[in-house]
Amino acid sequence: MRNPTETKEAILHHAGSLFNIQGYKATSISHITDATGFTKGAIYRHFSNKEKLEEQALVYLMGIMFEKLRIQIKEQNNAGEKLRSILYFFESYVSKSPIKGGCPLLNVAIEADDNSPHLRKKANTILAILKESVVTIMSNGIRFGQLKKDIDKEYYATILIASLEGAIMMSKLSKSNHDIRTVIKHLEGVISGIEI
Amino acid sequence: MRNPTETKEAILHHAGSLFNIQGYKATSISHITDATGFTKGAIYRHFSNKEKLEEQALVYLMGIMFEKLRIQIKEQNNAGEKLRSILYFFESYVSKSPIKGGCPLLNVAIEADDNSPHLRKKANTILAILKESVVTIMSNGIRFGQLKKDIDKEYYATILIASLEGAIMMSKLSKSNHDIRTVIKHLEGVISGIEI
DNA sequence: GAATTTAGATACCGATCGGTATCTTTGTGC
DNA sequence: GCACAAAGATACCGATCGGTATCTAAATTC
Repeated sequence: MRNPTETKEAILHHAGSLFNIQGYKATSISHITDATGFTKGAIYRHFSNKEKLEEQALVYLMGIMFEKLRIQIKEQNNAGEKLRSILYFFESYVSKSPIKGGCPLLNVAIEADDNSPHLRKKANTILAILKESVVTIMSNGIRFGQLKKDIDKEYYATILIASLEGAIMMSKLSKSNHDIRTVIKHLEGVISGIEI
Repeated sequence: MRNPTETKEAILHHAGSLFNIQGYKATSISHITDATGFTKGAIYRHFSNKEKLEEQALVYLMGIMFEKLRIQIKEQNNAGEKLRSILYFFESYVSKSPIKGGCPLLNVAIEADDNSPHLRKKANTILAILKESVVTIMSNGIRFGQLKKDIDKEYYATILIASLEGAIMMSKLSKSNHDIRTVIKHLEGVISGIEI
């Protein structure tokens, strides 16, 4: 019955979900005890304070996100399709998201940019990993003759991520996938423009 | 010495700034009394509760934003330049912003999308106004023969806003204008593509 | 299977939350 | 200049915040 590993996992799962939906500061320890059924004693045994729980929950959320994204990318077998699968992955954040509350990177970035340096630092790392993933797909695409070889990879990675994150904000606000569909249409054109 | 109009203005000014930097839920009434020098009694005389203060502070912030944006747009005398001035206005959010804490629309949208329906509704209106402003510039541009006449205005407005908002998130996170400069470069190309 | 360690529950701490009732002070109308 | 109304200060309310000390119960060790 008693399994500390599963307890910690359950706490991270529920805390991560609440943080992503309500925000980090707006989610109290009591919210997490209500969601998990565990008490404060259990939570503070596994996490030294709320800050540490926030950090680990963010890492947990991004672990799920990157895992799902990695699988979708791997299913495609050329750089253009791999890049397009990223667009559709971000579209899923609006309607049928693997994690409720939208993109955890966008959420934490907005909340942590001016305060919470501990979360801001982690968010920066996550953004760097996401950028690097896109750049790697392009590098491989160039190597295999699927993408034009003189493209500015970092430039296109930035355009892709910025447009998609902004579109998530708009679509979550209007509770409609109309805006993100529009942005995806645009980005499909951008990707086609660098394909051979 | 005692001027209720100025008092209300001062409360909205400081509250708006704090909401935009720290977030709405994360900013307490005590934070606002500290910032303004007024007491709770003064605040609750002018605003019936915190929710109403949040709403009016958001409207106040967006009033400032739209006013500054309107002036910058008006300085230009053709549609292409007017659209480009929007890009540079958003760039200013990162470094020398008129309002500390970044774009109030982006901030409130992320915080309010899943909770705070009262703020979400107002944010939706603000987004609609912003979109409409861009569409109007394009309509006039077409009318005066400055932009191609068969363009999808709503499409380009969405691309512009989404890319810029996402870029603000990225640039505020890294505390560098590198990403938003990249996105602006891209959007300058998009605008050139619809000019005659 | 008794002793020991460890996971989790309980009960509490001072600080702060949003909000209000009441009092004092300031400006205004006559 | 006096009465009155409005602006703002003070002092308080119950609820909740993050955090901790302590206790019980379950698993592990020998």
